[in-house]
This record gives sequence, structure tokens and C-alpha cells, in this order.
Amino acid sequence: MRLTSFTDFGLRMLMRMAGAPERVFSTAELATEFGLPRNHLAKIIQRLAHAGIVETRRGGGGGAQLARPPQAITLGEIVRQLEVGHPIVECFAEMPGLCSLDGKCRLKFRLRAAELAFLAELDRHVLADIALENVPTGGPPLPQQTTATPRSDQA
Amino acid sequence: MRLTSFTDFGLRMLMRMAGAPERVFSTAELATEFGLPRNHLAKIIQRLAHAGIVETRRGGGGGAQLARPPQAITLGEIVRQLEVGHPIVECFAEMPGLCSLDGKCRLKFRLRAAELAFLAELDRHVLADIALENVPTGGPPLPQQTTATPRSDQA
DNA sequence: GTGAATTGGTATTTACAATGCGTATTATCA
DNA sequence: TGATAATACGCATTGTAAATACCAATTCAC
Repeated sequence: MRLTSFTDFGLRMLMRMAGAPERVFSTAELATEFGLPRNHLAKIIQRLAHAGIVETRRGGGGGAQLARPPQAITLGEIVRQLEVGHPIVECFAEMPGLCSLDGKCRLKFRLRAAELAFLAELDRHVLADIALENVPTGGPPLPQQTTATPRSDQA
Repeated sequence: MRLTSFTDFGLRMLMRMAGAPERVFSTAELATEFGLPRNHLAKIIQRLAHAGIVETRRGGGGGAQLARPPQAITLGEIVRQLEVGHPIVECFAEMPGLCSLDGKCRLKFRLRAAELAFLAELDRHVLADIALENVPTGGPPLPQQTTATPRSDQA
């Protein structure tokens, strides 16, 4: 039972963005803060944008920000969107008739119920509950105080 | 959110074994029935044996059978044993201090709660609930490397 | 209008799980 | 006791998904 790195990293970025919902975060900035590859994070932001969780804007000064207040985004919604295409078991893929136990399998229903229980527990919390204001201070010490200057161009 | 093939195939084999708790099933027989690689199934049986869910017996006429009645084995126990070593997210691996958000991360606790909800839902059912008596009646032609020796059906 | 910054999309490389295969060990039957 | 059948274990191979790199499209600043 494993979540993909998409979901893992996506949650971390959203936690950070929820800490400053008004700001615009570039993928380069998030990549520096978390010490993760920029291109990989950009892909996840794309997915989140398609799902309507964040809004992106190209060009200078662009980046991503939450499309809704963090109180209106449940953790379940995030995981659901980020885990698209990764069914619990192979049987759940959209391939009818592939499973040889198709009609007689009484397990499928139970697995689905367990998955719903997992997501329901996640839906009991919203993004605001796990927001973090502090920079994780991954590797090099970033003495970046809250100078309210969204200048962050370096690479 | 995905279970490994270990868990997927393990559950199928246990479903079959629960349909005839008194019988002994060889891995070759199960592999033929399900059209799955024999060696892979043997490894899963090993894991299940170590977990105390099945008991194996070597030698002629040997094989595996449930160590307890199928009413006494919950689905949660099976999944828990089969998913060992596959944490939900990387942070959950046994590597303290690796996650840069160690102290401040309020997500970890929620993910754990969701995982427990998933397993709790599974614990509401036992293996007997999903037993299947019928053989899946070999669907696709399988390129089995077994030497096509018709097994003498043991009593 | 020009240039720089930033996302969007596609292709390639890499890592890990899944699979296949061979060998050793052990128990049962003749 | 010997032959056979099955598990147990390790390693090589394969396949799929993640991770990375690169190029195109777009927007703001000047």
C-alpha cells in the first residue's frame, strides 16, 4: 500500500502554499526549498492545475497558487486527483473481463470499501489543517526572513 | 495508492484455499488455475507461511493449507503481512531524520490515521467471507513452463 | 518591441519491482 | 534406503513507472 511520489511531493508543495495562500510560488522556488528536482515538481503542479486545485500563470513573476482557500480543499480530494491511474489492484483498471474471477470475486467490493474508508478519513481534514509557514530548511541555511518581497529569482 | 502484486495474488490464492480448507494446495496447482507464474506464487506462500497464515509441507503430496479456519483470518491481517516493507510514503520508512519536515509535519499523523481506517475496514471481514469454491476455469491460454505432467490428484 | 522569466509538453534515462530460472534442501512414498 | 516431489532460496533478466532533461509556448518587465 503505497502512494506515488506524485502524491507525496504534491502534498508537501500544497502544505507550503497553504501557509501563504496569497503568494505565487514558482516551481524553482519550491524545488529549492524542498531540495527536489524542479522539472518533477512542475509536472505535479500541472496535474494539480488540471484538477482545479491550483492556478498557474506563465511569464515573468508567474507561478502557481491555490485556486481556493485552503479551508475548502480536503486532503481526500488532493489524494484522489493525484492518484488517478493507480488503482489499488490490477483488477480495478478499466479492462473488463480481464480478471478471471470477474463475477464471483467477492473481494473487489471489500477492497473498494476499504479505499473509500481511507479517503473518507482524509476528507475529515482540509489543507489548512496541515499548512506550514516555515521553510523546511532542507540543506543550505536560507536566512530568508519574511521581508514580504516575493523576489526569488535564482537557480 | 496501490497494493503490490504480492498482496493481489496472495489474496487470490487464499480465497481459493478458503474454499477447501481441508485440502492441500501445491503452488503448481494454484499457478495453473490462476494462470500466474509458479515461482512468484511460491514466494508469496513462503511469506504467508512465515506470517503464520498458512502451513506448508514438503515432499510428495505436500503443499500449503490454511493454518487456521478461514473464519479466524481477517482480510486486514493478510494485507498487513503482505504489505510489509511498502510504507504509504517514503517518510514512513525506518529512517529517522530523513524527512526535512520531521517535527513540523502535521500530515504524517493524518496519513497514518487513514491507513488505519483502511485496514480497519478490511478487518471487518474474514477470509471465509470471500472464499470461492469454483475453479476460475482457465481463461487465457497460459505459456506455462511446467512439463505438462498430469498431476495425480491426491485424496 | 525586445528580452527574460516561467509554465507546458515531450522524449530520454534511470531505478525498482516483477518475473523467470536454476539449485539446494527436505519430506514422502516405494 | 533410494527415488521422487515439493518447498526454499538466490540470482539474472525483463518490464514498467518514476525521475530527469530538453525544447516549445506564453507572459510580464523594461
